[in-house]
This record gives sequence, C-alpha cells and structure tokens, in this order.
Amino acid sequence: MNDKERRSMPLFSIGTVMKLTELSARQIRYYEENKLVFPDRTAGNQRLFSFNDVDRLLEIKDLLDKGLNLAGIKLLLEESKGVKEKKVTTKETELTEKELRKILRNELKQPGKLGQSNLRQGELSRFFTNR
Amino acid sequence: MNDKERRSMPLFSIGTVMKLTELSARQIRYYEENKLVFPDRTAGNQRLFSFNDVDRLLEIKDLLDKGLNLAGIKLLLEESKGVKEKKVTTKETELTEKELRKILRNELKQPGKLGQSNLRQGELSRFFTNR
DNA sequence: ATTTATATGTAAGGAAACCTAACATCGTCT
DNA sequence: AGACGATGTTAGGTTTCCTTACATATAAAT
Repeated sequence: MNDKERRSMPLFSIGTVMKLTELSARQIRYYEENKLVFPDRTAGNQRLFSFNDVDRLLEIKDLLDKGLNLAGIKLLLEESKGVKEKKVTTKETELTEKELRKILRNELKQPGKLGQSNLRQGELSRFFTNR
Repeated sequence: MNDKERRSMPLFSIGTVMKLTELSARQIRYYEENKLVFPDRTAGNQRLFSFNDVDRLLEIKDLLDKGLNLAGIKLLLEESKGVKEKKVTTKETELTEKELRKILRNELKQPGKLGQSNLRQGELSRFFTNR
C-alpha cells in the first residue's frame, strides 16, 4: 500500500468530514454536485471520503473565503491537477478560462478577508500521512 | 494539533474499522466489552475509532492468532502501556500476572501458526501518521 | 463424557446517521 | 425587480449502527 493509495482510501463518513472541515452536509454535497469532489460510496450509497477529499474540501473552503465562486474553483483545481489533457482546449474551455480571469480580477480585488478555518488547506494530509 | 492528538482523534465508524482490520462488528464490540479498546462515541452513541484504536485492534487480532486469550492480551497491553502505576500491585493483580505466565507458557508453545491479516500491528499508524 | 468458559455468529427491534428531492432564503449582479 | 449562486431546512425513505438475547463451536476443567 503506497502513499497515493493511502490518501485516496475511502475512510470517513460525511459526519466526520463535517467536523474536520467545519462545512455543512449541504455544502459538501453541493460541491460534489458541482464536480469539485468525488467521494466514494458504500454498498448502501453512503459517501465515504478520503484524505484527499478532505484536503480538497479545505481548499475549496479557503478559496470560497477568498471570494472565488465554485466555477472558478473548479477550474483552478483542474488546472493545478496537471498540465495534461492539454490537447483539446475547446472554445468552451477558453471562454470559461477567460471567465476565470475576469472573476479573479473582479472578485479577488479585496484581498485578505479573513478565512481562517479549523484546518488549513493541505494540513490534513500533512498531518496524517507521510507526504 | 500534535501527533498524539491526531492519533487519538475519533474518526472512523465501525464499518470502516471492520474493513481496515477485517474483524467483525461482533468481535470489535466484544473486545470493547472486555476493556481492550475504548472508542469514542458520537452524540447519538455510535462508536468512533481513532488510529490508535485501529492499531490496538490489529494488535489484538495478531495476539489472538498467536493463541493468547483476551485476558492475557489485556494484561500485555496494559503492561506495555507503561511501567507507571507500579504502586499498588495488589494480590489480585499478582494472581492474574501469574495466570498470564501460565497462559503464555501453556498456550504459546505452538509458535508461528499463521496469523496474517490484511494490516499488521502498528502498520496503520505508521502508514497514516508521522510517527 | 459432561460441564464450563471463551470467542464469535446471528437475529430482533429500535435509534442514529445518511440519502435525495424539493422548496425557502439571502446576497450579489444585472 | 429579476436572475443566479450558495446555503438552510424539511420531509420521507434507506442504511448503518446500537443493545440484548440466544445459539454455537472450541477448549478447559471436572
């Protein structure tokens, strides 16, 4: 079992994730609905989250606090996820990318804000795993 | 949040622990009943296990495979838990300790056996935490 | 060879946690 | 005012978990 596997193991119920991230169940499910996280499911269809999922949720929370909207966050997360898939940068994607720039310019002009959560982005996996 | 806290954080449902340890719910609850593990509880009385709890269960499983009984395992785990509390080694404790020796002598004479679980004792926390 | 004790399985009834879907609300942008 | 995005809340249903009790298999003691 390597580290990658460990961090993507489905371990946590939504209740535990709520405490870990201080997000509501509604929020977590809404982010999933918008393709920002992809928790596993039990045989009975209940969500099971991994360390990676929790980290991702903390990141989402952080970016929301900074004024981004979910569409922008999704693009950011996809982008950072690797420069792969560089092939078909369709018009559609181009538009949304332009949108992102606009959003970043428009919304990120009020820097700082506050946005302090119980756990910070990346902290969970740093704490619990070996890299 | 230090490492000790991390490892004792109540995180896992019994369902997750079952998969992690390959023990049945019955077994896990029975070990708790016999004071071998002490999982937390949610507000609604459902068990929540920490990394330490899971490690402990793996250790129990290992020792059971080696032929020890729960009483012996309990003594072993308490003993290794620190040489503190050395004060009142009551007659009662002495007897049970003598008992343990006997059990160890009697039952541990068939060494090896097999006892290979999915995860080995201590492995979980080694994998998931930084020490 | 019974009896006794230990460890585990299984079933029943109930409670907690979770699920989806729908509607409500609140703030921001147009 | 209206539309949209993000979240709250509620309802009805399902899954998971709880305790308790009884059954069983193996090993130990009588």
